[in-house]
Amino acid sequence: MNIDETDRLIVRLLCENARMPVSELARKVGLSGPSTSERIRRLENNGIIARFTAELDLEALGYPLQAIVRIKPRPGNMHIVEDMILNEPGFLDCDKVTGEDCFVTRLALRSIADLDPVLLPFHDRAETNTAIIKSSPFRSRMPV
Amino acid sequence: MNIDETDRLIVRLLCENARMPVSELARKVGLSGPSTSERIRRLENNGIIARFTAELDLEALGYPLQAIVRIKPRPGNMHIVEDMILNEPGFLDCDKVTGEDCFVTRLALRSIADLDPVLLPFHDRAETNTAIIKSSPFRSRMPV
DNA sequence: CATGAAAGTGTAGACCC
DNA sequence: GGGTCTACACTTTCATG
Repeated sequence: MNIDETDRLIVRLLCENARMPVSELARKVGLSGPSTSERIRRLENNGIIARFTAELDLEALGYPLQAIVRIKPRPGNMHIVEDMILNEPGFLDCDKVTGEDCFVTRLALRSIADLDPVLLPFHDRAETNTAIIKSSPFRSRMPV
Repeated sequence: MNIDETDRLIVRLLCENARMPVSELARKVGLSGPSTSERIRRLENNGIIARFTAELDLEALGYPLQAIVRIKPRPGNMHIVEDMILNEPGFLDCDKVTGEDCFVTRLALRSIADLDPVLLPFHDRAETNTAIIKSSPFRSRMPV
């Protein structure tokens, strides 16, 4: 449960490169291989490390544009709209929030021309507000 | 540059578990170890795989709450506000967008009581709009 | 893309503080 | 509880076809 400086360093190194061999991690944190292995296992079991994953470059995959789309379903359309978001693979993130809007999403686009075709089906059942992302000063930063 | 079904499978498996050994990947995609290694290297160099990373559980780290905060700097405060966002480690994501707001951010919180102390310093230089995240139907999904 | 040998890596058990 | 060491099995890499 308690996480010390060594754990924090292991976590930081694994965030930078999740495929770093245990032996190299061990060297960098100044522990033996088995100890380092054990700590990684503990961090996974504690749930502090949720999973190891590959981050893809959406631009390289043909999605050079992203937008933040806020979606406010009209009365009675909450569930249908949620399903529509789920079934449109361009939506990368979806958060259900308090306040004026109901969903805040991140949408990947092949071009600006793709925006209308994606959002049009929503306009029967929801109001949407779209903001094109010009740049991302940072993404997926960790609170120290 | 061209990505075939095997590459796609490798990418999908690595997204699920970035620390999966090449040998296991090789078995699952039906190739030899070296061929699989070579494909991973190519995917990294193509930029399709941006990086391998550890996903942390913010709740386990003591941040059970998150909020979407939209921030609109008052005239002349753009850069200062951007720096303030950068220097508050609670902000996990920051996107600069077109439209009414200027920044759309994701903020991690230890408790709802932490919201005011974090946002107060902004109120001299920006208008903010906060939406607490009730749930996240999905996060970091990939456009198939 | 596969093979085979060499170098490197991960894991389990015994042990220590 | 957490740490190390050693030894063996597995994995990765490099040359080669």
